[in-house]
Amino acid sequence: MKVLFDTLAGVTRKARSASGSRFRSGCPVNVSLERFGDRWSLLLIRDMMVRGYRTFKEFQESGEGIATNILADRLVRLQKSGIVTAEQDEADGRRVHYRLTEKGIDLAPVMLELLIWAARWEETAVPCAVMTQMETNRGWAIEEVRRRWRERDPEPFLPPFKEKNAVRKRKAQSVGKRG
Amino acid sequence: MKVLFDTLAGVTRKARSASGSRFRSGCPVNVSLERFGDRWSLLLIRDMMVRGYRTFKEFQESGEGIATNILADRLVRLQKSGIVTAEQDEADGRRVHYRLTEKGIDLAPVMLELLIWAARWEETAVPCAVMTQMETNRGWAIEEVRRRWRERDPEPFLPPFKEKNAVRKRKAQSVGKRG
DNA sequence: AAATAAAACTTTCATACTGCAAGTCATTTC
DNA sequence: GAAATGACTTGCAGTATGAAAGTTTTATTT
Repeated sequence: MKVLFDTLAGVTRKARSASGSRFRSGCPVNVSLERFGDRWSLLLIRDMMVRGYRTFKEFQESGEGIATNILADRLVRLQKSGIVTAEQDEADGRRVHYRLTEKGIDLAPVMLELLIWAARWEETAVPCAVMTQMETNRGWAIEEVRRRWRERDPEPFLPPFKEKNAVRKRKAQSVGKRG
Repeated sequence: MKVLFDTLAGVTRKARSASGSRFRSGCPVNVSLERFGDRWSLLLIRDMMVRGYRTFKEFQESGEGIATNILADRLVRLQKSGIVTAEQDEADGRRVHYRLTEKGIDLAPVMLELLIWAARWEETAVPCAVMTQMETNRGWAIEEVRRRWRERDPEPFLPPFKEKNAVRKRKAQSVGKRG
């Protein structure tokens, strides 16, 4: 089995309007990019997926400094894409809880591979120990993330990586439980 | 082992200038996004990774319709990030061959998970058979892509998915080169 | 050798998107 | 009832994008 192929050439711009599709092309990579191919969407997904963030405020203060208008816009888009849901807090009517849908939590493998790639090739703030853990145990990591989501366990899976070269930083506390 | 944690709060904007880093934060997801978190970069990587495209022209006609100025800009950025290299064709001095570096080909797992996710949750042009193949055999898919890269085998691994629901579409003609 | 063509960019310019600051509005707390 | 909080909107300046046309360098054709 050499190539899963069927020679095609594509004037996709034309196909786009012809097919009535809102997408530039039906390539899955392209569709994904049209969903969250910008500088912010995946960060929000990360916040929800591994940090346990839920509210507008938390996203806003999440570290990279997203503007509130952009944040609001992205949250709407992600909802329209079915990746995120929003529901009002019962206790405090001001609060809105944003949460990943199953479609959203299913991005965990993508997120993990992204994490592994960047940790390997870029100067990131991820400690080596964490990476070894992740890389040798992908299945476990994903299942942990899934479990937290399923059980609505708000406990973060990973901390906000604050600075570069965290490896050299000395941590007062170990890699155990509870921050 | 519940959380790989160490409570940090982050005013990353500050950390950004303080550390002199060009990144908004050292989080690997963020770093990845700063590398190719736009609507085009990953498509180029896809073209090189699974379609065997090499030249400016090929990218340009790749389907989604990138503008030439944007294309040129992204190629430069990807080179600066060490994800892509450029070299002149020996036979034809006009041609420039763009190729993934090892850092670039290492994005194969990310690409694969993206493919799987989109095929599962979005209406894409990927035939079911292909997806089954990929999903049940991730390792094989990645190794195939790697092999082609290593051996400079120009044969595409996947075709350009032209339209949605390609499974049902019937193709009138196969297309060689030369529009 | 001159003319034509091809490939890879650049430039121009109108439009769209982003980012910052400030403001609105519905709760909630004091 | 006043101040505070959380979740957005609005206004506007600056940046990025897209379409089309132009430039440069290197083949190819005549």
